Amino acid sequence: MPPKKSSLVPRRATLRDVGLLAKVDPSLVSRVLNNDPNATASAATKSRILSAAKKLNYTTNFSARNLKMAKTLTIGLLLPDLTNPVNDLVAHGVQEGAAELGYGVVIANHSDIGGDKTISQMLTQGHVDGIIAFVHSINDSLLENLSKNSNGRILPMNGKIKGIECSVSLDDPKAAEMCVEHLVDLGHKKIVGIFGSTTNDSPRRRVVGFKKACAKYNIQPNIVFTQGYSAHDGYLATLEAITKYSPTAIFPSSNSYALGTYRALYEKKFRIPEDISVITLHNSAITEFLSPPLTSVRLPAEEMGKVSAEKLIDMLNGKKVKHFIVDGKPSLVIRGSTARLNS
Amino acid sequence: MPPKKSSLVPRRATLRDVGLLAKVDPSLVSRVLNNDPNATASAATKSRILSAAKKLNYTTNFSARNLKMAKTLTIGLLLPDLTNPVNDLVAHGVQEGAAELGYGVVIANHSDIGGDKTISQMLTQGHVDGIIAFVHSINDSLLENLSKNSNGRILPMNGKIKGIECSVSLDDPKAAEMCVEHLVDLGHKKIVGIFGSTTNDSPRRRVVGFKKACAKYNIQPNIVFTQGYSAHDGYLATLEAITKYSPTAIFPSSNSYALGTYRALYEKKFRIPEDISVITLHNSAITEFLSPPLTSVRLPAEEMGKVSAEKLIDMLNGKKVKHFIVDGKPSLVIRGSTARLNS
DNA sequence: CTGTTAGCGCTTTCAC
DNA sequence: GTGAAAGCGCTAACAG
Repeated sequence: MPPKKSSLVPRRATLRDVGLLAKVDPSLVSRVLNNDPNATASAATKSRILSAAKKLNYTTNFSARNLKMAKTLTIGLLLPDLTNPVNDLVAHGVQEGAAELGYGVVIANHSDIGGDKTISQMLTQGHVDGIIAFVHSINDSLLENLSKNSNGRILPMNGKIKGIECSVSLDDPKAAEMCVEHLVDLGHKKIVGIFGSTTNDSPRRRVVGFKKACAKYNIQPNIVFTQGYSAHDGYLATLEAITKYSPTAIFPSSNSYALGTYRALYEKKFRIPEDISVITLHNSAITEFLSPPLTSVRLPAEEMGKVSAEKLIDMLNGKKVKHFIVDGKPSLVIRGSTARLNS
Repeated sequence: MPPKKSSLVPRRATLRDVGLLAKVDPSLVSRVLNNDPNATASAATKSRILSAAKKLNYTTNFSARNLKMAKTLTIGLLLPDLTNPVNDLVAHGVQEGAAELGYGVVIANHSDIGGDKTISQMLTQGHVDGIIAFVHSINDSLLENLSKNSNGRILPMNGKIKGIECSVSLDDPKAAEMCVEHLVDLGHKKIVGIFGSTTNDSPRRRVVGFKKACAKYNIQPNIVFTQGYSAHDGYLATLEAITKYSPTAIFPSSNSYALGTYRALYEKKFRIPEDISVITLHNSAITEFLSPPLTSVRLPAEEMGKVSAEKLIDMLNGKKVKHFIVDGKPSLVIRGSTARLNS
């Protein structure tokens, strides 16, 4: 009895197995299965190969292929958290863009146990060819170093990162302007904006738009800054906003902040929109379902994901990519949280 | 001049490069870097190797290692969508459980463009060793087949899947019971529950708990079923619930449904909790920030993630895993959406 | 049209 | 304590 590698699990079929069954060389199997344009197998051979592969349930061993080709055809999407409803849109876009170019996508999240380790490993250990990183903070030395050490296989999304010369963002300034304009149209003059730390790119740009619009309409650009990005941060900021400025309208600059704003206003017994109007940035699953439904300025988040995938893959193919703003104008979605000021 | 493989990108250092620099064989480098207990390199050699590796910025090429070892030390987490706030908890748990056992985690989502393709590829092409699948539907032939063809490397989570003999779930029946009990304690008798399709395991078990509690307290087990899992589905179901049953309390059995319930109640001018009490299952980021804050029964979602990771890795190591309910009792988190019935 | 050959980077048994 | 050798499964250049 010949020595046999006994095993309970049937070993996965390899090209060699398929070749044996189809009575051809493994290399020919490879060419046929991959539709190699240089290979012209006879119709008969081809169908023998195909049916053998099917019979054996053959699937490519990507570890082997990746080793050979030195690429994985997979990109990583690094998200700060999974709760933000905008992430879902972004992820969709990334997946769509990647799929069209033959790439797969895996998602990891920043904030997690070993998240940092996970993400850098994805890249340095060859699980993915490149990474789209939803920007958390403009000072991200991990990503900066990773970018340097990986010959620029990192694409910051939704903002810039210091030391990385490419990014894909949205027209945040314009969107913030539009929020103010809508409020002004309704007669509001006492508006306060709630923004994240301006050491981060996207909040910084939102502030720019906010101030610009305030200047244009000659109203006071009241701002409450907060460090974090959670609903709780928005809650605290709103409390500060109402005691400090007695506004008739509040502009929490993210969905999460808006959640906190609703909570604070509810607690303090302000009615929306009768007593205070509220408007936010980004139209997502949640804006529609708050009570009252939240007026927002829609930004092309899904498009940003898609463009990012395309740009990253361009980069992997050696093209130079610079900072880029996704076009596709922001649009106002009026719902129940904003109303004309009764004066 | 010797022929030189010119390239703009500096090739990543390999074990051979490190060996060359440290003047040792690559195999020794491998043993040292991996802390192989069978290898005893002299202190001097070891430090030469370590510093050479550091100098060359060596990182393991996982494609090569995976090919050699026939495993990836990575598991996949398949999520139906990214919007559900419970997912974030689950993902955390999975990551934690996996990390403790030396595994990494990648996330993919079901519902996406090519999502099915992505997920099966992750497994069949050797990107991950196994998959934790958040159950979408009890009839999931894709996963069922994948499980069969992969020798059982799929672990359904949050419910069972027909044809797969293992799973990790929560104590949904108990949690549903507790929701009813809380309502009954407050004097409510006209309660209606909103549930997803009972062809799916987790809704089915929630219904069981709901009916059991209703029977116990001798109240009518009014139920509105809905097919989908979105806030919009919850919205429609709530509309139906109020016209059909004129309830004093509603029990939307998921966070998403609850969002829809709030919306419907707002539209129809019912005040929460003055006119109608609302309670839901799962305590998440969002329950706390609705207006009013939503009373819920907390379920150990994060724990479920962690246990799932551990169980899946057990399976990969050849252990048999059966259907399992995460213990850790559900607990009532009383907030502002439930109130004593004024009769 | 098809086969031969070599080698991607790694781990592991077996020598010395 | 260290090196030599083999081979995981794949692709690609070259032969025939």
